[in-house]
Amino acid sequence: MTKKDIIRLLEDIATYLELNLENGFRVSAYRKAAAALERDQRSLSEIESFSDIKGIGKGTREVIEEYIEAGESSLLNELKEETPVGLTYMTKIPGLGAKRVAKIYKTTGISTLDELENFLREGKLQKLPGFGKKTEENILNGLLELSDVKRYPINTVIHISETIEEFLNNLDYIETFDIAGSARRLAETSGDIDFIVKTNEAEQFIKDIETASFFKSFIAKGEKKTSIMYEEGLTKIQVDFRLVSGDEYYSTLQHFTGSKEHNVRLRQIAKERNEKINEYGVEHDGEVITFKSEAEFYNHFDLPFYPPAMRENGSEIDIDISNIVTLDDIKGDIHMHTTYSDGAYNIREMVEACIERGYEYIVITDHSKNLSVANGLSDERLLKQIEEIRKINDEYNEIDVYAGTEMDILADGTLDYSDDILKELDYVIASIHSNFNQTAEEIMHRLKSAMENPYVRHIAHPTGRLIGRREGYKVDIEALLKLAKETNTILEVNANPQRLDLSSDVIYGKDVMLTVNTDAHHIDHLEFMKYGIATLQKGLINKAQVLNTKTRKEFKQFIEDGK
DNA sequence: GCCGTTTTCGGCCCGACTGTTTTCAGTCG
Repeated sequence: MTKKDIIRLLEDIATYLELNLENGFRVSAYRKAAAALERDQRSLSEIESFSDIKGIGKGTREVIEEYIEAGESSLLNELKEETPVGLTYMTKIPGLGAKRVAKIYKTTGISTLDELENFLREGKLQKLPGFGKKTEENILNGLLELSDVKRYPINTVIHISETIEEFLNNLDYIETFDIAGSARRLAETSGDIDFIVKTNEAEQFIKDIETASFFKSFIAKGEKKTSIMYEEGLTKIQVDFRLVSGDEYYSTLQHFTGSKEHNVRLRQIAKERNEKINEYGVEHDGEVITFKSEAEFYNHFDLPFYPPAMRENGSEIDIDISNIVTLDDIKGDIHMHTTYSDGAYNIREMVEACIERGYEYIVITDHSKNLSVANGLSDERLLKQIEEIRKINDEYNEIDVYAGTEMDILADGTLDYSDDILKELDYVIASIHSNFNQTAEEIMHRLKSAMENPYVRHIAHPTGRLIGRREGYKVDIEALLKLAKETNTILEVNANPQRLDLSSDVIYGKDVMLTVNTDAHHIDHLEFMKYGIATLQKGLINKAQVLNTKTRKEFKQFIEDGK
């Protein structure tokens, strides 16, 4: 039994209650309770009384306690008896919510997606009161597209938004625009993309967007909101454009950047002050206040500016964020590759690119000999590289260049270099690049033996996942975090947008030492640092927990002190 | 179902778009 199981239980109860047309506030009470549990940073065993959590009262506490003790919930069981499970799938269809599903079920008895599809194809839905031809058509289309609906990983979303930005830049009647929504918050995946567009020419914009190469179809065509389907190759995603013309711009941007939970929390705060927040501004005594920046908006409520990545479940508003790490705090990148292994630039080129970024130190960490596909370094080549790094380091006053490695942890847990070689290095990273299919025990054995090595300072991309493409190997996260503390080994948040590993979910609120690195194989990849920072910010990680916020002097000391 | 101290009852975040209505319900974000 985990916290996730309880969160799922509460959400399931909410869904079934909704289908039973229960009081909407009772429904949202269960949803709020689930969200409150999610926000709480404690593990299940650390929570003494569930009703101490704001949003969980006596009723929900009893439901949770019964579930933990009995392994099942009588409330959920009763609800499931009354309501076919197929109805919960129906609510996933775009355009079909709980109320319409309940209505269809009550009047026709239809309870599966197959039955619904036949009913729609036979044109019978439009004959029910409250439904029409158009609604029937939309629901059928939604049903057929249900399997198509997917979320795209952040690196795909970045590409799509750049394509759209290029198009918008060419429309001279657009005063300014910004990306909003989950893409602006640098979420791991996005289901749609939002833009805020400032212009007086909404009509013209609707005409022009239809001519874009990526335009597939209109989903909505309003003067304030126009939604289209974007299509390029196999990529198909909804893009919403919010059109504004006046001073409401930053309120609209803030509003549609979300997250929903972040905004709900803000509106609660506003309400306490007898104010009302909407996408046009803040209403105070019937007067609408607008802002010249998002910072000014937050300032109005005596709140700090929240970087978009941090605007998540709302708990960020109730904590002091002044110590949360930001991009400016990062003083160096300590995981990057050169032409010695599979990088595209040589040591000197990487050094100069990092100087340009204002870094005070870097570590060169090419692959080890086992990774032959990446031209991993033999003992001799590694020793030669160390020598070259020492020379280059002597040439540059503005930056410290350290000699490191990203060493493979082999399938049996042994390491790819002997301690005799490792002691020549300033910094050793260890990581898994092979035998991903091992059991959790085998994977943990490998990680443990690496972490216990006196030279291994950090574990790179600890789970090996690729967002939307590969699950990663079977890491016992709790055990990993515990081992990290016991062995004084640092865990990486790999900033490559295909990885983001560890993820923000894993590190959320955890008191553990981390390092954020780009794993750059190309000078352009150094730019990935912002995605890693976004991940740390979502995890509410303080700068003191992040190794590469250390100053040049502190980092030097850290190297000299050893493990 | 949860919350609170000017309230233990009466609130609970806000608005756009669509389609089916003839003033609004449902859905979505």
